[in-house]
Amino acid sequence: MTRSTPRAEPLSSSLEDYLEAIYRLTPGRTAARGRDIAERLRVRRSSVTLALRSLSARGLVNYAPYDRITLTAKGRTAARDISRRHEALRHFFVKVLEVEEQEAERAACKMEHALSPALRRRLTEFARFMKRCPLGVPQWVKGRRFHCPAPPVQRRRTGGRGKP
Amino acid sequence: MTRSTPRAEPLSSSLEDYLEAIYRLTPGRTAARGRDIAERLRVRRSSVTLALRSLSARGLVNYAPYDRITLTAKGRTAARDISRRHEALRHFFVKVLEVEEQEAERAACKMEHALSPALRRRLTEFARFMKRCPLGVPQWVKGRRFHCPAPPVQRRRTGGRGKP
DNA sequence: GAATAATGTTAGGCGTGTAAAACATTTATC
DNA sequence: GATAAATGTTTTACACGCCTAACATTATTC
Repeated sequence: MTRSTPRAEPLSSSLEDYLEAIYRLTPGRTAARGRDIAERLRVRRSSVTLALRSLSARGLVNYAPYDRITLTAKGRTAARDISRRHEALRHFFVKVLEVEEQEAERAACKMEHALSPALRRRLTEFARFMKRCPLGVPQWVKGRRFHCPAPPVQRRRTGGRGKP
Repeated sequence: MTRSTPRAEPLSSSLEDYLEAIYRLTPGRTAARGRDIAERLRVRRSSVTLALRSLSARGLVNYAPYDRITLTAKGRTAARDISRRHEALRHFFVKVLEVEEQEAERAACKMEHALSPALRRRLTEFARFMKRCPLGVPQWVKGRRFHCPAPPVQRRRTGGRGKP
């Protein structure tokens, strides 16, 4: 019966992985099964138990032995954030950098833990920009090389940072 | 005098950090001091000793107790690669995403270990593209937002993944 | 060259994250 | 509902990476 205030320390990469796994395994609101978490993370069931205890102590999952596993509100929020970091990276790798799906996934998995809010925001904004902006962009692509056929439009109004 | 065949397993993130630190501390060819490695990695000197043993066992550094620390040819190659991964990320974060220098450094430090050769290449090529390409690019920037003055060209040829 | 400071090493310990194996509980299945 | 299968848990152990504290060696300084 772990009472006391939840530990506030930042999550380890490992625990973030567990949290994310639970999140992804419960699209609606149903409970996750330890078995599936283990499989997803390629880890033993016993390891899952330990991790769940730790996450529970932090107030991120509702967990009691042999009971159903769900995310708390706090846990869900945290998990969503982690998941977004993951997606931001994966998306960027696939859509902008155009690397293989699998490779992107693998890298995103490992890098997501280091993606700060600022970086994530920028990355996402940037990917969106790349998608929308119809000219600077698609020159990059198609196979290995890219070219920039852009005409010498050059200077448009420099928005404010005057440098005469 | 560590003989035996070097261990071939992939380096841990931690060992990569040590290797990189040594690399950066020896611009020319002089030996690195454990003291400095420790300081750089914010780690105790004793930890450095352990790491050096491990790196030595892998044939990446020339090391014997109380002796000078240098990289082997193999170690230098590996270190250069790691360093490049680091730089590729940092550069991208700073020059393209335009996040704060310090933040970029911090993220690069952690992410570098997961950057595959393919990804690194793409990232570098892309950053170069962004730098050169005079139009698609600089719209993104100047503070927080970006805009894409491009005309509504919209749909370009959908390259293959048709989804009617 | 002795005394002192700086640097490097060893020994022992801790926290984290994992696994293996034995056990407990729950869920299927008949 | 008894039995078997699946799932979850505990215990014990191990690898890794770091630390502290004590010790060893090397470098400095006078």
